[in-house]
Amino acid sequence: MPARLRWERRPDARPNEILDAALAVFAERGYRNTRLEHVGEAAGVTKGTIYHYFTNKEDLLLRAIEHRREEAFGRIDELLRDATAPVSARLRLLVRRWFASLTKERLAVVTLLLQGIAHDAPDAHRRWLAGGPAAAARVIATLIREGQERGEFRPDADSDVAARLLVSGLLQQTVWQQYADDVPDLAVSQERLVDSALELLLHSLHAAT
Amino acid sequence: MPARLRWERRPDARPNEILDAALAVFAERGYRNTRLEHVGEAAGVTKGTIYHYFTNKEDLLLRAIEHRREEAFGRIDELLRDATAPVSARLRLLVRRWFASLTKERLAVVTLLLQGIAHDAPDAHRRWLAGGPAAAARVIATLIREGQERGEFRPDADSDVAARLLVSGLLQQTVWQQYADDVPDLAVSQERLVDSALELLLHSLHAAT
Amino acid sequence: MPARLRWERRPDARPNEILDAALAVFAERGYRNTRLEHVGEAAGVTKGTIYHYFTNKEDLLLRAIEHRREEAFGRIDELLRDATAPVSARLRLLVRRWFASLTKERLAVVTLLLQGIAHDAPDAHRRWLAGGPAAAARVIATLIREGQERGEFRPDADSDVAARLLVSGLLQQTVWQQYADDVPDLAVSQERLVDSALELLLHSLHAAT
Amino acid sequence: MPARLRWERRPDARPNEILDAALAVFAERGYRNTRLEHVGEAAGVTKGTIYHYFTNKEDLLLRAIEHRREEAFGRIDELLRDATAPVSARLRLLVRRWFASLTKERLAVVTLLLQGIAHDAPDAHRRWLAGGPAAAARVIATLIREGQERGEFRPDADSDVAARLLVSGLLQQTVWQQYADDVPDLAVSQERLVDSALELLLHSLHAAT
DNA sequence: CATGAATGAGGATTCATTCAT
DNA sequence: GATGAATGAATCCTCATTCAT
Repeated sequence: MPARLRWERRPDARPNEILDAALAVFAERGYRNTRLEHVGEAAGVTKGTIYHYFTNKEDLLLRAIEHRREEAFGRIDELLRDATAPVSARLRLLVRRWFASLTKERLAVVTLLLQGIAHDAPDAHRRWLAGGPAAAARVIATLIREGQERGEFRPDADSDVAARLLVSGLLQQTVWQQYADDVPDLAVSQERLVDSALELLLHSLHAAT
Repeated sequence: MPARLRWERRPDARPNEILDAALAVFAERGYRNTRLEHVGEAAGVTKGTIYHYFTNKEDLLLRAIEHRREEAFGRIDELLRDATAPVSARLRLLVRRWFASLTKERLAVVTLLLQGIAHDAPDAHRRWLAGGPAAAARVIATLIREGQERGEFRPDADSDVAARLLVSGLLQQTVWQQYADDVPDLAVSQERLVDSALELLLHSLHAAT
Repeated sequence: MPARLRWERRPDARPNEILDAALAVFAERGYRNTRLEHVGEAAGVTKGTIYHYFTNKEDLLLRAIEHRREEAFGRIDELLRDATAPVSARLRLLVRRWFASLTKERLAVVTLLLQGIAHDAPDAHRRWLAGGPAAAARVIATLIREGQERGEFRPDADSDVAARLLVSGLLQQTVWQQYADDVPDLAVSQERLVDSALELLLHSLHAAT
Repeated sequence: MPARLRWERRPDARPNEILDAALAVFAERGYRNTRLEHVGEAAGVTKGTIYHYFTNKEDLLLRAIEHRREEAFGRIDELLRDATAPVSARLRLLVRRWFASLTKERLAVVTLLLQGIAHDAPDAHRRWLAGGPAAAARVIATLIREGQERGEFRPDADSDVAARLLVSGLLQQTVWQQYADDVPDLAVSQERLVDSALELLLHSLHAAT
């Protein structure tokens, strides 16, 4: 039996633990206001250890975002494939699942983080844009177009703009709910937000009879 | 022609020049990445002069935002009053004017700035939220309700969510257009964006015949 | 009749007003913590005006000290001359007058100021030392020696040390009374301080019978 | 012989080295005129290292004073206890040991430093007052009262004032000796100062026969 | 591997001093 | 003379990064 080791967890687990901690702390305090020390604390390691696994602070951010991408948008694609139901139903399912996939607080603070790094880590910001909201909007636009082809939706609706408005509107409103206590007339329950948004979208797309 | 002076004494003009420069530079580089020296350069004064007129960096930010608020949202209210036309027409007018009131680049970078200061200048951020997007959404929601009362719009539509989605969706898409070159499938012309968004909104609100 | 003048006091009065204000403010806040602006405010002029009359901040300090020297030690010499009474009586009179010549608060803060400028304005500090405490001690030592020559005091007492101890002890205790509220066991009434100090001194000098 | 290292890692020794260096440099140049860089140089580290161990400049000052308190006043109390000899002898011993416990230059510059921080670090100043001179005076006053109770000293002498005058007089004269070269009639040898002061004190307390 | 001591470039802020008006 | 706008050197403090242990 070997003597008690100084650290116990398998080294392989470390990077992921650090990434989880990093995303949480970055989201909580903002990228610039987070010291590597804070991340270390949250991950149960020290500053120095982070540099074993990551090149520098920006690399840590980049990889933390990458690591958690699926949390927000990861399983969207698969939702699309298995569907033969009416597009409106699949759309509903898609958006609901997406927003149910993580707590709204987490979605909010992470989105806030990613909005905020446009100047500090432009690469990460753009990558998030491309892989996150833009991808989500693309998926939804495709769905809408499918609905249009099937005659379920009116063909003259601007599917791209509709999809983007939905995605960015929902995302942004989720973010702003963080400030519902301080800013008057901001509060809406997440459920109402998603349901009403879907209802409005489907109405706006509905084929005139 | 007199020899170039070391500096000119222009007490009245300075503060506004500094505020203009500050907003431009903050928007360009982000709040944290802007040194007061940069603002000074852009305004044609030195660092020290800024402290002559403003308490500190955050005060400068706050006042710069205040100074330019109307650029983005200032004249929204007045558009509301003079109208007796159909609500749909007034809505169109309102949104188009609002988005035409400043170049989309300017709207985009300033919005980006304001989204980014949530952690660095929470007060300014909340004030912007309250006086900007939230106020805009409130105005639009009120208009929609008026349309509902008149029977122009269907009464069961969620006016609050509709208004917010429109505001945050349009704002966010304008911001993201900055990255249209780097992120595939992001580009939409500003005109198409506004027109399609309005069309979709009105469609979703339209009273079923 | 000329139009109302912008400023009314005779220009000749200005420098002295500034000097008075400067000493008060310097004493109140300390030399380094005083901005020229503070002095200006107290004197009813602006920063710039001070530079009309004084070369720079240190010059202002120097001249303010010079200006008020007599407040603390100025009339000591004359007290010495007119005396034919016993030395002990003249000593008492001298010390009492000296300490009565200004409020103890003023003496305290000015002394504190002067102790504090040793590193910031060494010249002023030394000049104060020479013209203030050292001069006072010299006068007292001379008096004591006169008493010794007359047989009023024991001849083997160290007149120089006695005089200095009295001067610096009284001065320092006056300064420290400022902190009587915060530091336990520090408070002594100024009267008791002077009386007891004199009593002790005379006792220590008294010729053994 | 190994090549010179960029830096050495000596976590245990550093803090005390920094404290020693800090007190020396502060005393030498005054608190305000000392940059942390100066302290760093003197301690053989860089600015940043100081912030590794101390919160800020004032904290460094506070702890440097605390660190060296005993150098000036630390062992006074113990001197008091072990004595059964005549009070006059113990008083002599006490004062001599106290003043012999550090070089007069060091006592002088440190005292000068502490007098000078009244406005810049009021807390440190008061703490020094309370733990230093006031404590010393209290001890001496207690001794004097003991002598009075034993009949060794005359009972009507003001023990508090006597003790304070001695302490502040000696301290101040030691400080002023720094300027003996520049200010005429100031120089007294430290030995003569202490001896004469004690002689005068004992004389002033002596019970009349 | 892990630690945290040590580094030093960077940035906000202060304020004595200058000088256009 | 008087003003106060403008300057810019000075200084405290932060924190990403390095590297001896």
